[in-house]
Amino acid sequence: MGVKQELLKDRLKDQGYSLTAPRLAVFDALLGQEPQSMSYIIDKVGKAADRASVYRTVELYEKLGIIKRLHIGWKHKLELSDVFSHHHHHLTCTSCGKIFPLIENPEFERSIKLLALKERFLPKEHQLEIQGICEDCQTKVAKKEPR
Amino acid sequence: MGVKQELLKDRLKDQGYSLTAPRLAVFDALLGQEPQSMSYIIDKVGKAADRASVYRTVELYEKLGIIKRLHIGWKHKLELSDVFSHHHHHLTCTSCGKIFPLIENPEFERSIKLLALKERFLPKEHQLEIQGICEDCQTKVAKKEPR
DNA sequence: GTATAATTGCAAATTAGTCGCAATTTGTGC
DNA sequence: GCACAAATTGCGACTAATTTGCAATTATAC
Repeated sequence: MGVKQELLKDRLKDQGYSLTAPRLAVFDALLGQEPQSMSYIIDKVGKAADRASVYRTVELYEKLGIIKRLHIGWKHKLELSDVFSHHHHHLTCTSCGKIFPLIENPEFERSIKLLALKERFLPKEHQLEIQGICEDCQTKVAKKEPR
Repeated sequence: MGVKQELLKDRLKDQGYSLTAPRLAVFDALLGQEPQSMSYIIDKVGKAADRASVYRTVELYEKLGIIKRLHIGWKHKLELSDVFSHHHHHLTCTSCGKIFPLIENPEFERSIKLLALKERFLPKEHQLEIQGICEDCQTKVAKKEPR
């Protein structure tokens, strides 16, 4: 079991949950870099976890802050939270569909929090999604209709 | 017909679409301040528009930039776009569930665009969602488990 | 090991969203 | 206003997504 899986186990233990095979399978399915859809995870875990268990696990993981639910285009996707990767935002290319991470910028993060506080709102989490055209697609003379 | 409905009609006409009763009903259902879910709209329009027509109208409106699709929590919600209101972001209270608009801040908007450009990404649209605790819930001595 | 509680798989149920097509409505030119 | 063509709608059937109850299985504590 890798280092991240140990971290996951501890995280679950701390809150009174155990790391079972289905839960591990869901976690492993998210280890890649890109956020993934529910159907991808269900497919990826195969018979290691039932569809219903995947849903239940995702719900639990979200509650425990192990994963984050994003909204790319029309449907939601899931990715490991900052504990397992790094806090970041997303650039989605509307031409090719690729998702690029936007690395953390401390100053920017601060200004987001300040904006909320100015409204007397106590910020806990936030997500920023930017849609546009990635570098590759900009050069590929944008003849095609953006999807 | 109000001023906003006239604006809607022109917008549709310009693109070769007509303002029909079902389309008007969907628009009116979104005139309030809060973003609304699909099921809310379907319910609100009642027999003024069929479920399928609501979906079709929402799809059209989105294509024409009349409405925006947001993602609050698990499901998407819809609200009129900047033409009918103002560009803004959202503060979602995880305690009471209310959604508050975060009014536009030109400097902040600029810095979002710069962040993307720095990655050689050409930004077109963006959404920022912040979750946290609203003013009311902060005072109501947060004894309750946040939802 | 055994008892107890947590977790799972399965299947059925609900909810969300899509599609084809005939009926209705709208826009256009008289 | 009237007739025709094009756009739009409602209906019903359908697929996909998500949830739920419950009995069977697995993990944890003693």
